[in-house]
Amino acid sequence: MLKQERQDFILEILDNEERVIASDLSQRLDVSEDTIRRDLKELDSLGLIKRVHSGALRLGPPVQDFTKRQDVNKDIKIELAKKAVEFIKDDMVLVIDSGTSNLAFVNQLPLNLKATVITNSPPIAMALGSHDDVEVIMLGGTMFKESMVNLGVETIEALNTIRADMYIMGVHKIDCSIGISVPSIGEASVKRKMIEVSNDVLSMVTSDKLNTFASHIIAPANVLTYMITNSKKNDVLAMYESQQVTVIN
Amino acid sequence: MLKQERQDFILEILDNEERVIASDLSQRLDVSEDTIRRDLKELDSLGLIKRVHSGALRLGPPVQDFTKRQDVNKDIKIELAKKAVEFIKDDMVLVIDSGTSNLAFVNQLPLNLKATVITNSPPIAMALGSHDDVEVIMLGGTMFKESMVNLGVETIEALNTIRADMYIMGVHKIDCSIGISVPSIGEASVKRKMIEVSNDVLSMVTSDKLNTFASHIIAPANVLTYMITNSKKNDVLAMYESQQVTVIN
DNA sequence: ATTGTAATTGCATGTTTTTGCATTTAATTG
DNA sequence: CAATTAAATGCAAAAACATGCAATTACAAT
Repeated sequence: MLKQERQDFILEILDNEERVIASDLSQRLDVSEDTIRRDLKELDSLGLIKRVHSGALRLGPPVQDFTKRQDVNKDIKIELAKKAVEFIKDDMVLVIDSGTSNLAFVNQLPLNLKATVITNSPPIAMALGSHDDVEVIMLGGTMFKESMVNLGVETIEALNTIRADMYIMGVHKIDCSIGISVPSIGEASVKRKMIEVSNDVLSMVTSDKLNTFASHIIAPANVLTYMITNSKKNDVLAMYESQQVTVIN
Repeated sequence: MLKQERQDFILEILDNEERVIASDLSQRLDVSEDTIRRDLKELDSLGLIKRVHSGALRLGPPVQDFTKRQDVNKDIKIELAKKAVEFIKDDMVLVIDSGTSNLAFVNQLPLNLKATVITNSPPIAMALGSHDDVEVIMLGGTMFKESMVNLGVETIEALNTIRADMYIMGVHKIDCSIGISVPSIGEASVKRKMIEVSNDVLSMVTSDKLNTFASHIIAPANVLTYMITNSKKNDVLAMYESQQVTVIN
């Protein structure tokens, strides 16, 4: 593994996990702790992470609370969310799962929207607390704390009795030929079911998620009806269009 | 837990609770009191908190989060919660429903607690996000926004397959002779079911809730195993004791 | 191909940080 | 004032760190 690769990987882990411990990284990346220390030192001096004794923290305000957790691409996500909201009409039935993009989307929904929202994400449900005319149906399950989402057989079973107009899918990794993927099987099977019970699928995809993949493939990219992205690379976007995905830019 | 994380956590607690006791923090964060003292000393010298004998105080007003409404009796509820936490042991299975007292309770649980929590309240589930050894099982249902809780037949059905050691019941209205009551039938039936599936029932009851009632009666007061209250009225409390309720004061 | 240079990595060494415990000192409470 | 509780101090063990060095690799120029 190349040094640059390794450091990118550290940044990616940090993006997901809020903190890293040097000795853990040493094991996960199979290099000595000295090398990890050097990496962390370097990334810190580049201003990309905050180095602390025994590990490193993600930059930005340390916040446990998921409802006010804002990540790096906050502004971009709000812009994408505004475009996504235009697809939502009164009386629609929406399935919405977890993710900061989806949270931004929900926060952009007009307060007078009349709709039904089915979600397995507690933060999404709570964010809809002030939308008086949105009925929120929460799917139960075992809470997966990394992404604050309910998963498991109960969740999938509950979806059996659901039919939705649109699924707002949180996407972490997407590659035009590989498809949409996540790092855990639990998330994968629930998302697959959500696709199944929905007429259309809409995802907000920041450009850093394009051309990436993880271990568990949910479905090919063409399950997306709409992909809203800030990427301007026409060659990439054309590939999605050729798979009947409507790309909004 | 990294030192920096711990100190961030202390600041966050202080943001919620106005004051902290060193010995409490030691238990909640699972480190020695010496370490807590060193942390407080450090945070104080950074001008982030005001160190006082036995603990520390918040400087200035809390960072307002408009999404969560502030609570009238917050300090009292924190005190009751601290007493309630003493009843919780490792490996217990807890059912916890909604309410600000219950939220305070969950926030007081030590970070190293090993337990299973079953809840129909999204805020409760989210508050347990930093307890690595607490498995959270979320009950689905239709979200009742006034109290941010999932209700309905799905919720009750899911409880059918549950058996718990203790139910931490949010109580809004209680009267010694009338019983425990709520203003909606949906809440009443779910709470009734939660009582049914639990060996013991514990409630934190601020004095303003005593001798009040609402339209839908859940159960007589004697379903409570433990009632933790700040009320000092001995005549009232004696009436509960005579119904085999253990009153903690 | 070969040589020289720089980058990268792991290891050995000594140093620093962090933490918990024991002891002493100080503050608080009744 | 006595008893309890909290704080300060010093100490020791473990973990993390910095440093220098050697081995390896990558790469460029010859």
